[in-house]
Formats: sequence, C-alpha cells, structure tokens
Amino acid sequence: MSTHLSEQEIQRREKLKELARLGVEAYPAPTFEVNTTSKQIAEEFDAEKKNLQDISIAGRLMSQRIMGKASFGVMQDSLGKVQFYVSRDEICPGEDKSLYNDVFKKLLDIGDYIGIKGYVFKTQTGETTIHVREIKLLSKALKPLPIVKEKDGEIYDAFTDPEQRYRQRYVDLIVNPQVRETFVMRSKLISTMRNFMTERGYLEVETPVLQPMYGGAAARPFKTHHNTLDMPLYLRIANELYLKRLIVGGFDGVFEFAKDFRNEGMSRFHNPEFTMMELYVAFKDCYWMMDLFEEMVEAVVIALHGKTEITVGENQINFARPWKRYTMFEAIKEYTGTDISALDEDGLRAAAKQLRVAIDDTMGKGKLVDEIFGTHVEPKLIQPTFITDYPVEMSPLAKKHRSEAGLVERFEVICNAKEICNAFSELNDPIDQRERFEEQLVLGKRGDTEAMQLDEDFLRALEYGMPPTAGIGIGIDRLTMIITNQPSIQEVIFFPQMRSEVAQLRSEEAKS
RNA sequence: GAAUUCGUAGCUCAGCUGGUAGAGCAAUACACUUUUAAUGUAUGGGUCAUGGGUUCGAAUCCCAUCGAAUUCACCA
Repeated sequence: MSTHLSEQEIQRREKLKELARLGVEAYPAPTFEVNTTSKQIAEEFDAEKKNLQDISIAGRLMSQRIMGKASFGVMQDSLGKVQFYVSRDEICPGEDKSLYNDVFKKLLDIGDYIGIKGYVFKTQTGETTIHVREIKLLSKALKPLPIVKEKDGEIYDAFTDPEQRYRQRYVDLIVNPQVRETFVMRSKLISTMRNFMTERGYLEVETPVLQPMYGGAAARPFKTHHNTLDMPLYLRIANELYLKRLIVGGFDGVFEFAKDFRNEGMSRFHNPEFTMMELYVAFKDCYWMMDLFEEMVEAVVIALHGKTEITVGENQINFARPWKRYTMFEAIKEYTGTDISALDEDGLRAAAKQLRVAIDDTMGKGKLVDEIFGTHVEPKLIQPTFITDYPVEMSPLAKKHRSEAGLVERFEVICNAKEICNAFSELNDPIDQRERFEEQLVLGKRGDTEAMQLDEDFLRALEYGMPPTAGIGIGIDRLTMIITNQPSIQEVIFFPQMRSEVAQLRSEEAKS
C-alpha cells in the first residue's frame, strides 16, 4: 500500500498529537457505560413525561453543525441516528473552555466514536435531541468517511461505487443504512428457517468442508492439499452425501447451513463460495417436502415483511400457499404449446430446433428437455412455482419415479425466473446408485468436468440400508436476494469475492 | 472465458471535436448560544487507474496492463 497520505489524513494525525498535548486519550481503554440507544430515544422519549433525563450513549459522530458557543451534531449507533446539542458553558463550566473550543470544535471529526451523557429534550423545531452534559472521545478515526446527506427523504452524494462498497464493506455499512438492513434481514431469514426446522425436531449438524472426494452436485471443485496426510482434499461443492450418511446412522432429520465452494464462473448470481441449506428427513418423499418448503418460505416472508406479497424488481411476488405445481412436461406445454412428453431423442432435438433453442450434438435426452425448459419456461416463472418430474439423466442422486419411466422424483421451485431449491425422494437403492455413479464416470471420461465421482464409502453406507428419505437443498443467497429485493448476490454477501487489489498496489509500490 | 461500458480531489460528479483541471459536500481559518443537505467569508487539496505511443502539446486520440459493472456462456 502506498504510504501517501491525503491532506485530510495528515490533518487527522496532527489532531492526534494535539489531543495528546491536551491530555485527551484518543483510544481510551475503560468501558464507557451505555444505558440507551438511538432507537429507544426515538421511540420512547415523551416531552410530557420528561423521561430519559439521565442517559448515556455511544456512537459514531456523523455530522457537526457548529454555531459559535453552541453546536448540534448527529451520532449514529448500531440502531440508528440521534441528534445532540452541546452548549459551551455547560460542558466547560469553569474558565477553561478548551474542551469545547479545541477538542469538540476542532479536534473531533466526522467518523470519530464518542460517548455522551445528558438528557433528552425536543428542540424548537420538534426534533428529539440529547442535551449534552458530558462528551468523551472514544476512538479517533484517521480516514474521512464519504459524506452522505439527506433532506426530505432525498439522498445526496450517496456512496454508490460498487467496487468500493464491496471491498470496504465496513464503510458501506456505516454510511448506507439500507445495506445494514439487508444483512439484518438475511440473518433473520436464516434464524427463521433454523427455528422452523428445530421446532419440528430436526437436528442441526456439521459435516466436513474438506473432503477427500467431492460429491452431491455437478460442479467443479477447489482442490487443496493436506501436508501431514500428504493427500489432496477438495472444498465441498455440497454436503448431501454426508447428510445422507447421517440418515443411515439413524437420525430422523438432519440439516446444515453449509458454505459450499464451486470453482466456476462469477456473475451477479454466482459467488465462488455460497450458502446452501440442506435438509434430509427419513420416511418422507419429495411430495411431502414440497409442502414443507412451501410452508417454510411463506413463514420466512411473513417473518420478514409481515405479509406474503412483496415487491421484487418490477414484479409483485406473492408467497401465499398454495403455489402452482407443474410437471416439467406440463410446464413446457403450457409455455410453448408443444407437448414433448412422448418424444424420443430425435423428436426432442427436432422440437428444440423448432422452438429455436440453442443445442448441440452432445446433448442427451435429459439435457435437451432442460434446455427447452431453461429457454422458454424458466424466464417466465415469476411467482413461486413447483416443477416436478425431471429426466433421470440429470439427477443421479434421485429415486426413479414411482410411475413414470425415464423420470425421477424430484422438484425445483422457480421464483423470479431463478431456481431457489432442488429436492428429491432420495435414491436409497445401493445397486441403482452404483449404476448411476458409473454413468457419471463415463461422462467424466468423455470430458464432463462436472461429472460426479464414485463414492465407495457412500455406497457402503447405502448398503447398510437408508430409509426412504426426502432431501432438499435451498440456495440461501438466491432466496435472500428475492426476499430482500436485491439485484445481485454481491448485495447479500458481506464480502463477495473480488479480484485482488494487491497486485495493483504492489505495482504502484515498486515504482515509488 | 467473450462483448460492451467505465476508472478525474476523502465522497458525488462536470470537463464539447486534443491547448495543460473545475463544482457541491467534506477539510482548514474566522464569525455565529436551538440548528438540521445550518449559514456567511476566505484558504488549501489532484503522478486525471497504471505503463507506453501519436502530437509542438494528451484527462481527452491509439495500444497494452490492472480493477469494476452489465450482458452472454457455465452453474446454485
């Protein structure tokens, strides 16, 4: 990093020296006891009752309006902002006015942490304000914050550059309150789901992130190496096969909020690490899981918004049960007018061409169906919609359909034109599962970099017997994007992956 | 990985077809005891992402590199 300091950074370092000269500690150690918050003051202050007459609050100084011997300022704590009023002769009752004239007026900066003691009152203009009796510097900021101003709900000079916002999320969180709100909602979403499952008796578990063999999804992994064991390890792309081992072990229901890692392209819908919640429940099938998922998402939306209908981008989306349910063939017929359910591979290829779907010769039956669906149906599914009965070729871990040849017991929910979950009646026939893995091996040899590996230990577990099981994987980031109305995954992940600025900074350093 | 757009003061942005950088906020100084995008006056602050090229002259044109956004491809 360049050692060049801006004018403002130099000034703030000078102020540190001046504070020291005045005997003011810039980074004091003792606890500053707090007994209220900006939120409590805003909600509970009552000028009639004269409550909140002895408060102590800490936060970041966000603006200062100095008018001679009196000043107003705004401080921000974790729950919001509150205005305060300082009068020179009250904080400096004696002859020495340096606390006000020097420390408060000159040596404090926007961004500094301060502690305030005083009482709450309303100004002539009616704003709830803290009348300051004591003010104390708690931590000096050496870098200037972006200054965002607001009047009548209009925001001026918002801090908007996405690169800076993501790289310096701490600054984004300080100056953009709606960003904080989005992440609080993400946290509530997760806790609502966790409670929902825990209340039903399912056990939250943890399974390996470092896996000797990756599996449970079609994706390219990150590879690493363990020095002591001298063996390759992979960062998990899914935890499915481990959770099923636990069902074999006798748990009725297990779930995990898992960070998964996929070494693939990045976009506003893809981050290399992302969060997936997987749940497996014994003695159930995928139709049972449809009801559970529908109920859970409806509960989450109500918990976060107090209603089932929300605005997402241009659309109004209503999560009230029941949601539409289509088989994949029904959905394709509905949206293209073409019934492809009885077609063989050649017929599908012809139908795809007629529907102007981009295909190539390597695509098998399942892939062709998926391409038609992805091109003509998925983009149109805005309201949450179940799609069931997927082709067997695309689903090596799902049980064959109880009545439809060539299909599996599987569903996805599409919402806002994106998949938000994927669920099966889990394949528990160990012989069938071995054959499916073997088909994947063939695909892998043909060069499919996302084909699954054959996991002998998983097959051994199935051979001990896995009960009929329903399983689901829910993309937490995608679900959060929809429920918080955010257009990109980077807006719902605190620290999204970015190209390193290190190379850039180093080359600058080398020159100087 | 490909295409397009973009990178100017701490922040948000201007800078026309090349003539040597500007505004608002922030900062500094002074004034002001209930203001609120506080106000008034004055001042300082920029290797115009980086490196090269064309040119008498480049923030502006060309090439390369770094970084970002959007779209596409792969996927969740």
